Amino acid sequence: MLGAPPPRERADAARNRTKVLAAAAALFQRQGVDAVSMDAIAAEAGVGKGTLFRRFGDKSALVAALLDDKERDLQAAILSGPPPLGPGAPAADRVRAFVAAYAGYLFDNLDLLRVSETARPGARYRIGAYRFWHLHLAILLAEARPGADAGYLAHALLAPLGAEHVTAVLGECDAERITSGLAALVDALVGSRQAPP
Amino acid sequence: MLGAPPPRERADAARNRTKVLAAAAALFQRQGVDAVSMDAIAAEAGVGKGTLFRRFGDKSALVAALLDDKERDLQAAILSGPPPLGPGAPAADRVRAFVAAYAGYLFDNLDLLRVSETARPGARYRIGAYRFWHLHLAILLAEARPGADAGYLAHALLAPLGAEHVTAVLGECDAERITSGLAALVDALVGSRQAPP
DNA sequence: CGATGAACTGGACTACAGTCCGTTTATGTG
DNA sequence: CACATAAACGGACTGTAGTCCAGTTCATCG
Repeated sequence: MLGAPPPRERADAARNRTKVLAAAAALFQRQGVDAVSMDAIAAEAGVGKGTLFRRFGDKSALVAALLDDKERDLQAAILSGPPPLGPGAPAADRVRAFVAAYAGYLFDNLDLLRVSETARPGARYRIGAYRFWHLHLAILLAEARPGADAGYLAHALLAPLGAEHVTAVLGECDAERITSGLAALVDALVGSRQAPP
Repeated sequence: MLGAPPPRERADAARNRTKVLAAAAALFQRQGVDAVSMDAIAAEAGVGKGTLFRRFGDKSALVAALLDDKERDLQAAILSGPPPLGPGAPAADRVRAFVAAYAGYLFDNLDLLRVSETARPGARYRIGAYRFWHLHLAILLAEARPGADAGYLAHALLAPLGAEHVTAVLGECDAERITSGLAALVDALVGSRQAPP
């Protein structure tokens, strides 16, 4: 007995969702994420503003929807890809691999991520993806550093992976320097790389 | 020969600045920082909106002005107070002391800091205070961890001290847990506390 | 096929941040 | 004190996020 008999999405709703996402992607590419207003997206998609907001709630959710695919790829690689990102490697190595992979994802989608994380206060911490990254890191850190407060440390390690933070630091350090700085931070937390026994 | 003969602030300007800060402080206390609009502050202070913005630029700067005194106190304690927060203690101890002191300041002024850091994108990283904290940490980390990228690590250590981050994590960890988690992070970076030689 | 109602639609509306510019006023000078 | 002028003033104006709701459309069921 399934609690929720899947309430199918209406055909017109699905059509509009597609139109909106396509319009948003086009406008973002053409004018940059910040320069595009929700009115402009609605106009480009040929739908009313009410439709836009009913479906996506706010700009941060609309942008998150655009990132959905890439995010899923990373999550899939973590859950069932090859080690060390996927299961099978020692926890410390998996933390290192996750931070490096996430940093890559971040640099590739910096503007979209920044908007989705900051369009409204606290947005970053409420979307499902943050919870996923946090849970993943917390489990690994609990294994790599027994006795430490893995739950908090996972939050602390995600803090310098925020798009807003990275955007600001990019004004001063290039991507490579950030990546190796993050690696150094991880090493300090889970111990430097060492040969397996 | 001083380059800038100090252009004194006009008397009406000074009066209005005081009125605005007082009105803002009163409204913030009465209704919470988020619920107060710039229009409301202007009305309460009895000045026009143009005056408000000419003087403070935006909401984030207005809030920063309210924090100015407390911020100066902390900066003074760092520059010339007693060790370990002030000069004289080993660098690692000073990092620990700074993070603990800053966390206290953060918890005491969380709402104001959150608004001043997020009212507009990148605000946190542009205000003078951030540069001060960063420079201070970078110098200490360079001493405590020679060879590491102190400039980047200082940014990374400031990331979990962001008001937005702490606000979100407070939904899950209490202040004490955050403080000790931060201490653990610092210990991982600069080494656990050890007896002086 | 026609009725029914839940879900969806679009655009007018509100509230707020931030800009602009014609008017007023403080201050220094003769 | 009268004047000149740079600075400050204030409120009307603009652009945008997000809300609301009267009307419409889709899917289902007799």
